[in-house]
Amino acid sequence: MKLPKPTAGELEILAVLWRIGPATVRTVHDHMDQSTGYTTVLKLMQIMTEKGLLQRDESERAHVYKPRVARAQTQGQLMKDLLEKAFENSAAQMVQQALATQKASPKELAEIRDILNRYEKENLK
Amino acid sequence: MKLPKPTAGELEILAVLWRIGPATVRTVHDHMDQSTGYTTVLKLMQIMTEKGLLQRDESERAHVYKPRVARAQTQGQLMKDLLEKAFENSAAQMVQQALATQKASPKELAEIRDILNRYEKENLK
DNA sequence: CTGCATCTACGAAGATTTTCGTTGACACTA
DNA sequence: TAGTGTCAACGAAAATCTTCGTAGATGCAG
Repeated sequence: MKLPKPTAGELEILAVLWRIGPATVRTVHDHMDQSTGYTTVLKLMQIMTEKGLLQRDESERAHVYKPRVARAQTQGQLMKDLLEKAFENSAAQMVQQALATQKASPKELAEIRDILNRYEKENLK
Repeated sequence: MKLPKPTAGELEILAVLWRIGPATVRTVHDHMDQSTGYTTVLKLMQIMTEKGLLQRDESERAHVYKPRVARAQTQGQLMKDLLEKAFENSAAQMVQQALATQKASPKELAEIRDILNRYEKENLK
């Protein structure tokens, strides 16, 4: 059984939950752009629960939600999608765009090199 | 003036045009998943023209469309979006996911290292 | 106990995206 | 010229996503 790709609004909520951990609708709403109404967030989170994206603990009056999908898994899903649809599956092209888009610090560059090295070792062993 | 972010369907069409160059609706349709009807593609391309994503040459009976947005520019736009919404702007994290998602060949790894080097040189000069 | 605040539930409206049936224009062929 | 096939245009339906008003339940302060 495969989980659906989160929509833009849903992703925003997931991002909050990944960052701050399990939380009530109120808390999530407080951590979001205040242009989104409370009931809108509530409704979205209810729908996400139906879809299986979130899990709800109803033992308290204010229900506590948490993601049912690991962050990395969702990232992978979105990456795969974008890679296919816009980059013809070229990881190199994508990295180039990523760097052009988001300035990387020397520290981050080193980190990326590290990732490359580890990846290479992993795949040639 | 800023162009809108292409939707999933629109991106599919853009991908074809980027790949094969200017083309008629018929040709684009032939290059796509045949589950999408001809008139659907036509309508989408008309809408995209209104939005400014495509440019139309009507001098022939079968209109010829071409992208009005460079591929790299759109890639950048989508990357930025994803980087923000799902990766907290961490390029390193994104590269990691990209590699985990799309197996890279040694050749591609070398290419990525190259990109890193060039980027570093560019940003420290 | 009453009033106020906070929460979920529900449903519907609005917006956007995707789909496609139908029509009329045009071009080629027999 | 009549018939056949291809095309753009249009409009509307269907599907999906987003927004929010309202109602009812619960808890708390006075």
